[in-house]
Amino acid sequence: MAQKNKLQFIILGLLNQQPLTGYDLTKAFDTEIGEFWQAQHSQIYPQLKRLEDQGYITHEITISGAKLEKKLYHITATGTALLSSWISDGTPDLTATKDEFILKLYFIQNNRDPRLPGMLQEQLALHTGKLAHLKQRLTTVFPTKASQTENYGHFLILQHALGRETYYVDWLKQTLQQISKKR
Amino acid sequence: MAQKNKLQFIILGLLNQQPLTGYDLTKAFDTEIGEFWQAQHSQIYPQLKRLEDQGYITHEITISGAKLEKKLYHITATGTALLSSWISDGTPDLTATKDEFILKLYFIQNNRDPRLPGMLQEQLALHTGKLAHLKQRLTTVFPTKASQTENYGHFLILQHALGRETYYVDWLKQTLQQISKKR
DNA sequence: GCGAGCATGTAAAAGGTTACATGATTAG
DNA sequence: CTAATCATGTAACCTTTTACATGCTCGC
Repeated sequence: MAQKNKLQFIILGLLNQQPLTGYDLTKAFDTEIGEFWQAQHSQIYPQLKRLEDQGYITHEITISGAKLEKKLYHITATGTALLSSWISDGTPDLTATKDEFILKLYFIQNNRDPRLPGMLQEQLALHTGKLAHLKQRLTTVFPTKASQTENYGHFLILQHALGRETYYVDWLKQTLQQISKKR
Repeated sequence: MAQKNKLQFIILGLLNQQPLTGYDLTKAFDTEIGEFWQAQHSQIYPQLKRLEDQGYITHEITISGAKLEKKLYHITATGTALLSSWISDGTPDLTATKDEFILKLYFIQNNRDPRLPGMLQEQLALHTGKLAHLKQRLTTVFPTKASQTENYGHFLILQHALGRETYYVDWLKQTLQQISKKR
């Protein structure tokens, strides 16, 4: 197995909250889940078919407008069981974060390398933007204390992502300061 | 392209520091680079062949003992040029961190879910261990202030990883405290 | 001598991205 | 009417993992 097919569990998890179409699922990877996993529709549609063949989900066809067919997928009892077992199973593997920028940094041996400031600044802009985006999402999706406990998992991962980005931005700023002293 | 073949640049970057064998390169992914990228020897050997065909690296054969042939790879002038252009190019894509645990968390809607404490504790143990490992590496690889500037990129990414793990551990502890209040 | 680690490769399978393809709906 | 978005699917390609396969060296 290349990575134990986590996509199937994500789909089951989303369908466990409410019935969705393949299109809906695809969109979820741009917003909710996008922070921690990515998948394209070309990967989702075949996976839906496989999950249905295995009996973990079913679909009903609804018609939008005159004749546009939508496949609305539902999770089955065996599907929720599979989802549960995945969540309950241990998660002992800490996957390496594949960060291309960090990789490039590794190959810059000299702290007075002229490319360093520009590279750090580019990342600072990117991560500052992402941080702002996350802050806004956290306040719009979870405006009240009560709303945070309603969908606790979602709240937690947003909060986690926010903290992570905060650290990243701080580290970039600190590193920029460090190199400015040394030139 | 599935991901723009970053492996080739990592190999070039490592060979730019010193000539290495495929075996040496493979080991580098367990230690130095392992924090930010992973690759197996089955991916490295074919990549070396491709890089050599394209003229970015060459190899010389050395003999260990009686007849064990080692291929010691060197980077060429066009190789260093390619490496430079990769580093100089912008890095505008922030790849999503694929963290299976965070994913599972997302699907736990209730903050009194009985599985939560155990899951958080398991991760706390894992990340605490990793943090300790990183701390030790930082002090053994870079014991003095002077040594830090010698291989600045390596120092930076170790420091970054350390900070990231510190945040992760703190967040886990904080979350554990949060849920203990609510039960 | 023997086992751990050195050393190099190929093959098969799975996961993931980009491109190709088509058609319907809805808001302006 | 027309462009953006909804909606579903397949094909080709690349990356990555796991498994298969072989042989040497060195310390004990």
